[in-house]
Amino acid sequence: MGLNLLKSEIFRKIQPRNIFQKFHFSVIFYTRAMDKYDHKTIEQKWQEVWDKTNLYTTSGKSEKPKFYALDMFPYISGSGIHVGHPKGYIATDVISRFKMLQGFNVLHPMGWDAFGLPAENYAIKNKINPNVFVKEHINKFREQLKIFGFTYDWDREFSTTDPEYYKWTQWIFLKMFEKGLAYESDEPVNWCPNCKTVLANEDLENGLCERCGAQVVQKKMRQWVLRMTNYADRLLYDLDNSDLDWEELIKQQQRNWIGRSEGAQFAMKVSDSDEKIEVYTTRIDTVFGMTYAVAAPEHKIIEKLKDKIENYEDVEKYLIQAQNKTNLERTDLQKEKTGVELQGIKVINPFNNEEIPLFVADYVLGFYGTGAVMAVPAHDERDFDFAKKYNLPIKQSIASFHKAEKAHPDAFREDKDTKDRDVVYVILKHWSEDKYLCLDWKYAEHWTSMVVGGIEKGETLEEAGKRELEEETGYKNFKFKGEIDLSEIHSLYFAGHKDENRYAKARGVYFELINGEQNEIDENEKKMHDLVWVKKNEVDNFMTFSNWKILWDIFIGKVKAFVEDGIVINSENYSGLTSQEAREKMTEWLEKEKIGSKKVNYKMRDWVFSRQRYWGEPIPIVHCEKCGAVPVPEKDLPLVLPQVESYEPSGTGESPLANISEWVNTACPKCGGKGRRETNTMPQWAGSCWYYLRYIDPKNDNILVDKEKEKYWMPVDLYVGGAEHATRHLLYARFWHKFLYDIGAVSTTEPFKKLVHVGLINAEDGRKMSKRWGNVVNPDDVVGEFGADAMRLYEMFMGPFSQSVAWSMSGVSGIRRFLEKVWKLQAAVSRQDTADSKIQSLIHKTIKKVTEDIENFRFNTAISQLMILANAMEKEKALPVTDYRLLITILSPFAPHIAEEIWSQLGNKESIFKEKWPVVDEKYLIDEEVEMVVQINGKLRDRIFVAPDVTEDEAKEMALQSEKARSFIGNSEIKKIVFVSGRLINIVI
RNA sequence: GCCGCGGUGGCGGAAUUGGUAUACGCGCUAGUCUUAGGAACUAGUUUCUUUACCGAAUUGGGAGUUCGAGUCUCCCCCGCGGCACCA
Repeated sequence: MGLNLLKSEIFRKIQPRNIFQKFHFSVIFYTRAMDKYDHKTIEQKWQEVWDKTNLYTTSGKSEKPKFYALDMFPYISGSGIHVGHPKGYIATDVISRFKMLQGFNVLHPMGWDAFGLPAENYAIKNKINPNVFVKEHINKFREQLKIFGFTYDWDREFSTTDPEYYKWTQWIFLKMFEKGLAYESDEPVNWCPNCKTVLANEDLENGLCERCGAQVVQKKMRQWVLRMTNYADRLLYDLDNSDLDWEELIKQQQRNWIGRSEGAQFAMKVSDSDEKIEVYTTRIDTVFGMTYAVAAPEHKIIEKLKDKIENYEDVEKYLIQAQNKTNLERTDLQKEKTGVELQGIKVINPFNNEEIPLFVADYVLGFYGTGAVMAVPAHDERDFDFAKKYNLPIKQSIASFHKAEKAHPDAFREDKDTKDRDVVYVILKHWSEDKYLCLDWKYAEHWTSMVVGGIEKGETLEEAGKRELEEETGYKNFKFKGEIDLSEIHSLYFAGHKDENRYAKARGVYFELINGEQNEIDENEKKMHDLVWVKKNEVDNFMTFSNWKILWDIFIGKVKAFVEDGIVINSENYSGLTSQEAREKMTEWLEKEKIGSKKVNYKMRDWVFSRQRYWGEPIPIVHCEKCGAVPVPEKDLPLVLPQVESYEPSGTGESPLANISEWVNTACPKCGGKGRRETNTMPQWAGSCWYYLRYIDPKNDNILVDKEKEKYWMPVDLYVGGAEHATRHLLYARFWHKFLYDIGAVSTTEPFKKLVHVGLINAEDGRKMSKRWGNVVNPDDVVGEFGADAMRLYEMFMGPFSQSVAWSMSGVSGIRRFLEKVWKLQAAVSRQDTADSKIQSLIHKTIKKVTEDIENFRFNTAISQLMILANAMEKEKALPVTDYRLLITILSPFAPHIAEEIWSQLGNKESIFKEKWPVVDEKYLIDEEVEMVVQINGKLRDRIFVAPDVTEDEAKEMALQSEKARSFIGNSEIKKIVFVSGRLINIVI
């Protein structure tokens, strides 16, 4: 390599500058003068040719293996597009072309998601029919996509607003209704007063409407709900167990959203009453630490116990207050917890029959679990805060546990007996400074603690602490400040002087020194440790034992409640068990006593599926006084959205459809009597739940997708889109798909095999591209100036695909230079035999890398490798046509227009995309000579050139002969030589 | 607070299993051609020392494992994204 470079440098010096022109006369076999690279003409020409020859029309089933590449289809919202939007589409296009070249039957469709609030709001604002608006914007959008020369099969295009399409959206809804998965509910829901409609949980952002940012209020309304929670377990389980090639980022977001938790649910009796209150907890092991219970303001028990509550007026006042709070106010973590005790009411902890007070407090949520909790301030931070505020007892029932492991000088020894011991931990404050007394133990390095000692028989904690202080420190005048709350800490270690293991149950006490008066310390104590006064904020770093760290954190208030697992204490016969063991035993007991049971809960709730707006799929249900909710018969689908005078939402909670009496009033499909159509419509997300299935069979009027075709094409092999859809579209679509699987409509349990999220493109100033900042870059302009190929290539080159990056116009011009270079290489093409080519090896390495990189979405490094190859080819005096063909072929998925043009200029009659993707010839990957690094003690000292299969001994000899290496070795003795074949040789001296 | 991802030149970023850190591109510097250059081409470009060679340092900070660490382990700092009183 090094030698080649040198040669070409010399060569360059003796050649005239216009080297290419020289070769034009001598070697090149194309007689006509080379044209300038004119992207406009080329791109337009080939887009027309591809169109006319139906190059990208997907054939049906074939013998070829299939590949289904899918983009998240654009949402027609009315806001313009910028250079960030096509990025994902470019990637799927690169992959599609790559797969075509590899001989796959590729399905790469495009369509439009056009129902929903933004489109409707935009239409209202601009006073046009949403349908007219949608058609206009689809046309505009399609045009903007077409300039990129994508491989979309436009024959399969559709919009979710086409009645032929939403017929099947309605059909799926009816199937769900039939199976009991779509139901009417009257629970309070999120109401956006600005959008004048109900919203699903997924549509909220910090309690605000995700669309308009308005404060959402809770409103009790009849609405349609889909029983998504029935699928919660499968939606969670299949994330990890169905071969999904999804990024962890998205999986994690779905896991969080589903929010599965496992715990126990049990009933607590209300004293002197037949009433019970059910509570749910994941920490049943802490149940002996319960000192009160809490019900959410919505909880029914409050109404039931009304007569018994002595302070009902106060309670009622609190309930009204809580009701008036917005979601945001209620869930604001900063705010102080509030609540009211239900005086006159006691509930009974079934584990110890203790009577405890019951509170109503809005830090407990009505919709989760049972809407009531057992409160354990010692082991739950929220309960701790509440207990502190209302002066409720804090009872420790879990002790932190620490076992001295191997690295510890007192490591626990399996072969020795273990004895229990009560121990006191003493925190001692300096008499005048904000310092605390620590011990630096001498028997091992970096072992530090505070004063510690055993409690003798009959001693109180205070006495033991005082005695230990006197013995170990010599100080005389202490003030006892009390036992530290939640300070019981257990540890297991080996006590060398007694040759036995100790199970120490320690409790912490706090003393202050009154003055520095001190006796001489015992010699033995002196030998064991030094006394060190440490500043308060340095104690944490100074201390090395984890059990002491815990005590200190509790002491300074850094740790409020101890929320981790540990050893159960103060819990009758459960004491001594680990948290895990106790959870099992206690749950068993609950089940045995028929008081409660194991219980799984989810954060995810059922999907509120109706909207009080015009622009959505009508819900195909007729309400009949006699028959109730009756489905519209399948044969009457689609139930078409009627024309209305005004699209404005009424705001009364009814959709504008309610005003069209000729549409609303209809015969009941069941009894023929008087019926009223459902006037709510489906949410924006309905249409996108299954659109990927329709592309497979877009014109079928008999079934949503033909079963044979579905079996051939599904699942989607590659799905590319924004990460913002992680917990909505992607969750809803998985839910619907599983339902369709259950009713036999599809053959796979998951729709999307591989999912990749596209990183955002920010403006050059680093901010988001937005009209507001005036920094939007329009793709039309970039394509106009640099060409579609340059823009495609640039967006793939910017950085890792899923990462967000800032746009750079000079970056595009760099890519443009690269394309010019590839273009100009035509002039150097010769008939010379490929076998002579010096860059064969580089060509095959490039094929290998580009192939692997495309597969793995590493487009940036694939392009960089193409640049390396083009740079090398440029330096060659003549370029064999076969080599050039290979370069153009592997470039073609990224820059299809220029590749196709060069391809045809090379004399090919067929499209380059009918070619075969080149296969790597392994024999070219082996270099004749490799560079090996000579290291001395791991530092690079010299490089030697050797045959790739050089033996260790040969390499050693060469390395030792290296003058540079010798100068570093000198007279030193060689201790060891490490040899890594073909890479390096490391001489250790 | 919890979970996830990340921190490498002036900038975007490379570096399959630990094995030549800074590939490729941008920008910058100098030069060639030119009436001109926001064109093209040539050379250079991590930092420090140096005319240059040689050398030294360097992947957010600190420790550790190893012949060898951007990569592995532990602790800490910073940035981004998601969730957030879910018991």
